[in-house]
Amino acid sequence: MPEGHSVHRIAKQFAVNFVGHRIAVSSPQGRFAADASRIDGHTMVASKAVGKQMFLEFDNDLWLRVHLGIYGAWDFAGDISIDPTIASANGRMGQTNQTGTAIPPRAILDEAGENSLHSIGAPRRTRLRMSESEKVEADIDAFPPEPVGQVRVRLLSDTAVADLRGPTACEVLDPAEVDAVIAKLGPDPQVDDGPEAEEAFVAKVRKKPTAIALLLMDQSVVSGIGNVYRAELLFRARQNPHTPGKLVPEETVRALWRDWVHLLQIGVETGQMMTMDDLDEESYRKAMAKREDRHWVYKREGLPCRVCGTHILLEELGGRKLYWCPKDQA
DNA sequence: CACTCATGCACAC
DNA sequence: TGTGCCTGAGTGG
Repeated sequence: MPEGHSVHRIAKQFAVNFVGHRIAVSSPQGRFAADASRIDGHTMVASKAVGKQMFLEFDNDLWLRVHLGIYGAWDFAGDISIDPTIASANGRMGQTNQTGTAIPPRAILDEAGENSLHSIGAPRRTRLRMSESEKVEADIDAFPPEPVGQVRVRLLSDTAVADLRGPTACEVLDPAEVDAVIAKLGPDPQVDDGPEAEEAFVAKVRKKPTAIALLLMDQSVVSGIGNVYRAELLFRARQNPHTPGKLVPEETVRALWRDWVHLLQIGVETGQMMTMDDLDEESYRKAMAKREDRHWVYKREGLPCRVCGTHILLEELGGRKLYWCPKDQA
């Protein structure tokens, strides 16, 4: 799945291309039909993400809550803003479709560096897939395109369409229910940017006997971290994954939080889980091309540690794969 | 082309 | 602890 950074990017995509529009909500697959009728025909008024969950608000005071799980994805088509970073990562801005036409960038990052997307207007045929990665695909021939495969929800405006497939959660909630969901989540640096967020994280971690590797993945302790960021954050802090939260030095817990703030920000800005610092241009190109070159330890079992040369370990913890360096994270 | 596995999580047992 | 979700990238024949 999409760890936190991708969910924030998807929420921004909805903010730019759907908020303010009246939306026809349907369920081509059928499994969401009853819920769809509760928001069908209403105007989307807000879009937000907390951790790995996304919430879309409609003008009848109901919300659509979506969690993509391990392989959920949104497919956008029509008049869709494309982040130029993604456009170039996909094909140097000059990516060509089947007819050989260049796909022009439709959005720019704003000058304030807020990395919100601004549509600068254009044709309405682009296709964009947003999941754990983002991909600009061949243009559509007609709008709206026929739903392909098991589309749980289709959100259709006058100019754009978003198809949701394979989500782990997808439901319509009232405001109190939304609050209840969010109340169970630990702090998300993109949402809770004050010092209380760090304090809440530190307090929770330092109270628990649970291994720090499990706490980082616990969405009630801190939200948005998944298996990749977990492994990378622990390596970057040179922290043993098995240390109980309460025994991790306070300074290390704070460093983990601040590093998460930092990595999440990079992820939201670039759409990539780049967890290695200060790469020269050559290494950066390699890293973008191949995941194995993008991380310190994730998916590198048996390979020499980039710092000390020790073979990276892979073990199972809490039903998930944990990658770490037994020497640097002793 | 057939098959495995994944950047979660909720639920059943 | 196991399964469903039911996709798509990656791998190996």
